[in-house]
Amino acid sequence: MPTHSSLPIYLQLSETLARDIAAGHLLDGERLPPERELATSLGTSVGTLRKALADLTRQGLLERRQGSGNYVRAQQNAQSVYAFFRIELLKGGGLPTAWLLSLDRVKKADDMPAFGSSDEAYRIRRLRYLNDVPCVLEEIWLDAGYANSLKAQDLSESLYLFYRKRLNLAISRVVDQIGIGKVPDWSPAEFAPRAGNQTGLFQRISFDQHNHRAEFSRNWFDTARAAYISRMR
Amino acid sequence: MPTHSSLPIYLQLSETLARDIAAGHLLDGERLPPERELATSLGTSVGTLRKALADLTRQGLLERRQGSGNYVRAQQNAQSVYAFFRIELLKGGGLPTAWLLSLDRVKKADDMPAFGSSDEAYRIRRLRYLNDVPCVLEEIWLDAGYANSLKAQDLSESLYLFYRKRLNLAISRVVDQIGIGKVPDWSPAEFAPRAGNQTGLFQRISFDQHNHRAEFSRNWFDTARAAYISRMR
DNA sequence: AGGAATTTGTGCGTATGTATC
DNA sequence: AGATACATACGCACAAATTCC
Repeated sequence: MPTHSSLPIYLQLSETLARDIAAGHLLDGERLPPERELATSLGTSVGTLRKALADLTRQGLLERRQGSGNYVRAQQNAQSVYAFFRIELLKGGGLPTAWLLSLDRVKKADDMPAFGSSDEAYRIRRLRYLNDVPCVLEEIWLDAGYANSLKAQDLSESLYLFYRKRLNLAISRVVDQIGIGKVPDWSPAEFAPRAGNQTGLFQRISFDQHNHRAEFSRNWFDTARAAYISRMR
Repeated sequence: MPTHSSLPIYLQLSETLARDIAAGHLLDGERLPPERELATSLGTSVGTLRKALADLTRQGLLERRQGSGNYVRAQQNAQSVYAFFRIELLKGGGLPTAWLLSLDRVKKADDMPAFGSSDEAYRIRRLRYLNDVPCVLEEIWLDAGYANSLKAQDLSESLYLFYRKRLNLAISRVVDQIGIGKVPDWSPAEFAPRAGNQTGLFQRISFDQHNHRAEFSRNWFDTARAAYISRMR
């Protein structure tokens, strides 16, 4: 149900569906409902939906067969920008939002993988929510050579769309870490580990190791490190 | 003016435009007429034309700027399937057709570049026409691993479309030879060099070396060797 | 500077063709 | 052979970006 976003509807649709595929809500080989049906249920027209489906086909996430149907083609190497969206409520459908914690232009650290040509980068730290539940601390590094002056307001929309439309960049490498780790020192105080958690480790309600999916509830969160972004599309 | 072909109109349009770009009839940086205007002159609707233009954009042959126009982006490395279409009447607009001379499944020769996995290949030999003027002898090798049984009737349409739609192949390598050479021994007798041409070399009316364009007239033709086709798209 | 004109982008609806089941 | 579902094609309205006066 795309509503009051500034993004084109067909891109909202393809993003949503791509996220559902990456998150495992739509399984490999699964057949989507007929286009007219799906369009109606999504509150859009067939033509707009078809444009979204064409985008997914281009990304290799969908296979369309005339006279048969639209079939999900989940990628083996889930090195997509949606790797993070695997962090979803297990029941699915969580509305992903994010709160920008900080945006700084800093020197790259020594222990980073090589990316881009500049020795500086923008460090984006966000606290991500699913259905208003804080669940992920996110750190993204964007090579400074590709963005002259990055403002907080530039990141108001989907980061993915920001990359693609404004900077013409694609994700070069995604390191998706889900697991037990130390709380970063930049974690907001109100989400620090609760008293009684003397180890300082993260905790979560459930974690499906095979599908790399985790479920969280308020005050329980995990960490994920995001992409190092530098490559031209 | 696409008419009674079995190919979708939008593909006919994109093929025609791509050919015009490759042939140099549309120069790099040139701006096309407005979409509505162009659609009317081509006898089609705006939506259909837009689909063709989107296809050209995907191929990197066109740049579309909202509020401005559509601009030709001629490729530097003309390694496209349309390299052959450089062989055009200089005045442009020649309608390309072809006559199938032979279609055989044979062993690959030793002096061929490596392509595909099979040791056999289909050898397609065609005599190509521009405006009913025979101008090019063409030899195309298609790796046998990608076509179980190839029939002459399969090649009735555009070869390019046949590759793309039926075999899901893309051209891996195009060797475009335009110049003076020996008449192949499989040249049809009626197009053999004329008496008085004691060297056995080809001749032509004019040849623009810089643009790799040649003009021919009846009974004068040149040779070109076509692609070795093996790579999956 | 600013507003009008131009041009492409997006979205919707419909009709018809074609492949699949 | 019929039903289903995607593919193609057309047309219109409005939005957004650019260009030009």
